[in-house]
Amino acid sequence: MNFWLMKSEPDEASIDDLAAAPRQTLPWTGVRNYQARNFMRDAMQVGDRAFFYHSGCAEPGIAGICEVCSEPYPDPTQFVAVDPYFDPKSLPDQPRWWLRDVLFVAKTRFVPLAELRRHPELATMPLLARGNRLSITPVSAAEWQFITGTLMA
DNA sequence: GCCAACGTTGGC
DNA sequence: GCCAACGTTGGC
Repeated sequence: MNFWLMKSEPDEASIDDLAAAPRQTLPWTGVRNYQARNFMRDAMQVGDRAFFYHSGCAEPGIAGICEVCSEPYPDPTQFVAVDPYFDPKSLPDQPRWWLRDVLFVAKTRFVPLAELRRHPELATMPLLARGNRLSITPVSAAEWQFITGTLMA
């Protein structure tokens, strides 16, 4: 079992949108970075838990918890010509971009990015690394325990 | 809106 | 394979 942090712009998909979705699941569309894709396609396992992180908004931070609930499959938006995530170089029989569905687990106390930065226990999180832009990053068991057990308690 | 940091593209 | 130019991310 691994832990992850997944960024989403709340304007596109927030933790409340996930909670309100049919069966409380959403496909994690729109990842167009190979490293993030590899995490999602190859390293994730069904049952893994992830922090649902709000980015690109007035107050970025962790808003809740979700669970990986599907095997990887091709991101359908890459083939839709009018979709903002359309990728003309991706071929239907050789898809570039893969995703998984995530299931709502909980809306937690909101933990702002600025608060995460204050704790030495979290200093090595990839999320906090200088210049980090990856939308999906691994979280260690110790970091997961600290955030859920101490910061969210 | 600004800008630093980064990934990707494409000419050579 | 190099690297400059460009586009994007994302915090502030």
